[in-house]
Amino acid sequence: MLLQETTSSHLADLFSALSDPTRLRIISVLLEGEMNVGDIAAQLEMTESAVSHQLRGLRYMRLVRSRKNGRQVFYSLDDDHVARLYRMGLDHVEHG
Amino acid sequence: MLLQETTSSHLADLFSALSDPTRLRIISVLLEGEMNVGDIAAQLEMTESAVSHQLRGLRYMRLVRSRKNGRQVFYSLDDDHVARLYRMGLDHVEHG
DNA sequence: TGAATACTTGAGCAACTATTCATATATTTC
DNA sequence: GAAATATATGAATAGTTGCTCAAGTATTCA
Repeated sequence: MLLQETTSSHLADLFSALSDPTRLRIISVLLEGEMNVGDIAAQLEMTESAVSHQLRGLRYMRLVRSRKNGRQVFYSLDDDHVARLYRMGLDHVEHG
Repeated sequence: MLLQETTSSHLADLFSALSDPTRLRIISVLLEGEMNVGDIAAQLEMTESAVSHQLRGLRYMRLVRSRKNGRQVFYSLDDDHVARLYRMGLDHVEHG
């Protein structure tokens, strides 16, 4: 059945959150457990700023959750639907 | 495990294909069966040109297949992974 | 208190995207 | 062959996105 405009827009927002290599790589490391911004940036070999900007978007979309401990901020996945979408997509890309 | 750059890029391409309201609405009508460009455009209340441009992208990504009959071109979904991703995403958006 | 650390944020910019509009191609009908 | 129909395509444009760089906020430590 034809998707309504508002629904299609929300769905597009969800997939948009997964439509960037950097965000997907962030998700891939958070699948192993929570990690702080500096370590994520180090793993990705990117600046903390770039990573922080992307985490902001993921946080806004409620795909990740943050926990502050001292001056570090630990991020973790806040949505198992996303992990399932990620894995299904990856499966398609790898053996598709 | 950290996603490699090329893999993350391919995965991002897949999700990018689903990251636009118009493309999602096209997919939503093609889930019911094949349809020609003019009818898709009419259902979406969009110009045929805009729809054709989006179909081009979906075709390029091999998410839809086209079949020409006379001067009409019928499109259908060419990937059940995509239908599954679509449904999983929609489920998240509707009762997430 | 002052310096160092961890992260966030805003502005700016280059690259990308989705639509419109005009035009082109292919097919049918007259 | 000419006109009409169905779709595709290229250029132009407005809007969006992801990064960098510089500056800002917290927090810890000396």
